[in-house]
Amino acid sequence: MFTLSEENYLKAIYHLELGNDGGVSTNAIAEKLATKASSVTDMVKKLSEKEVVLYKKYKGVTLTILGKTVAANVVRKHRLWEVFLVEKLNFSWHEVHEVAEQLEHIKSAKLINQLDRFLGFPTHDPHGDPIPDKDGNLKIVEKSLLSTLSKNESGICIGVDDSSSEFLQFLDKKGITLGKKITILDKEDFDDSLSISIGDKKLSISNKIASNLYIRAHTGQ
Amino acid sequence: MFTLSEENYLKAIYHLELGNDGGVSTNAIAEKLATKASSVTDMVKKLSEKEVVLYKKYKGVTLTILGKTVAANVVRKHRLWEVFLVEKLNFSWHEVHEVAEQLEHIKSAKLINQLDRFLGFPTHDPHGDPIPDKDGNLKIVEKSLLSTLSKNESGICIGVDDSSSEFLQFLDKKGITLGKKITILDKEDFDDSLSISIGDKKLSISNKIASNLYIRAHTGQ
DNA sequence: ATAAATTTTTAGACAAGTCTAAAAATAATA
DNA sequence: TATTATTTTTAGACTTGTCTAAAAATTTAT
Repeated sequence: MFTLSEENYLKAIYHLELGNDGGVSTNAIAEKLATKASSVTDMVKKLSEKEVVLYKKYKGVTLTILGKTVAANVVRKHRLWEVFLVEKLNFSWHEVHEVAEQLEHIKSAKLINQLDRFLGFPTHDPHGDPIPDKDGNLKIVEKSLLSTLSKNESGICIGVDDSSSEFLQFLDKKGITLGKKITILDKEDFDDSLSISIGDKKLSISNKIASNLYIRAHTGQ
Repeated sequence: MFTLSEENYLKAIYHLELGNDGGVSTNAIAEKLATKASSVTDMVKKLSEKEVVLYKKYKGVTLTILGKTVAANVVRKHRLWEVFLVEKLNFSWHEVHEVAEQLEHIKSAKLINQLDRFLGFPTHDPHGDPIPDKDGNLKIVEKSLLSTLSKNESGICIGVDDSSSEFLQFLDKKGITLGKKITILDKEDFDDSLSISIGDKKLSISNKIASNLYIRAHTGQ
């Protein structure tokens, strides 16, 4: 069994490994968890003894198979709870993270299995991130940034890159939500801003926004 | 804000105060929390400084108004989560406690308010215990032990006294659940066992069982 | 390739919460 | 009311997870 703190370290390493393949540095973990490098070293030694990470002094850490499974399970719980909060309790995008950070540590296999069933076995959380299955595997969906589409192309909004509270609130305000079809009406050359249609509305968004929105290819009409 | 441990102490004192009115003893708290008297003394001093309990050396403790509010709120969360687990996730009586012990410590006012609404503002948990409202007040329902009813009297099953896992599983097996109407068909003098009807079934139960089941007066037909 | 900058680790300290063992206070009993 | 017995508190120690400051290793740059 793992403590709350151990689970948070495993989760951080898990997320960092998805970005950079290869070992994860002490400093990177420290920054992600808003703690000090010395604390990371201490914890990493403990995790190494528990055989959830591989660790060589000064060489960074890697999750073992066991470690990856534990971490993916925490992520699974986090994202399932986010779905619950949004779909059943009317939370909005930007409100779920803080609460899910707590709920992800509740220990009960039955709880999470039943929650999964209750929610209809969702595959993605409200931010569009995939929910690992019971074995920790992710279903990969081909996705592109909205900014890479050309004029008259369209796709379904499936997630965000920057999931900061400000950005999510901005999207809420503009009516940009998951599952909506977005079509590029026009691209301005001088600042790369876009005219798009979403639902029955038309609006103009900056390139910065378009570079933070993930789109899945739109099949069928 | 209170730590998990502080919340557990406050909850224990809250439950103990409902039984014995007057101060709660150090040993009673230690027994309830399966810890040592010396640990209780330490914690009680801290709670006293935080002004949630009144404490005089060797004289036991009492919750302050603030302490009672905090404790009742933890109990409220515990019982709302129990309702959720039973009604939405198909847990049975005896499985909910352990998980609710964890969920009761999640901190989010919005979460618990929305959960309350989602569940339809329940007034009692699956064991028949009342759920404190937002201000920590309990709705008191007149209740009697099944063993105190006379022949041909009837009432609605609203709770248990002994909520041990074994007892709850026994009730499940016999089909005795909350909200069911129970009528006393006969009482045996020599061992005080009862013949009862519940739903459309008839069964015989010992006095020990009847002394652990709470009944509310049955109004209407 | 050697010096400087950065990263990582070690060493020692601290707070929270717990424990054991012994001392102090209270309660029970003869 | 003395004298046990019980309860409660104190004192000191331990664990987990964290921190600061300094030392060691690694990387970067000259």
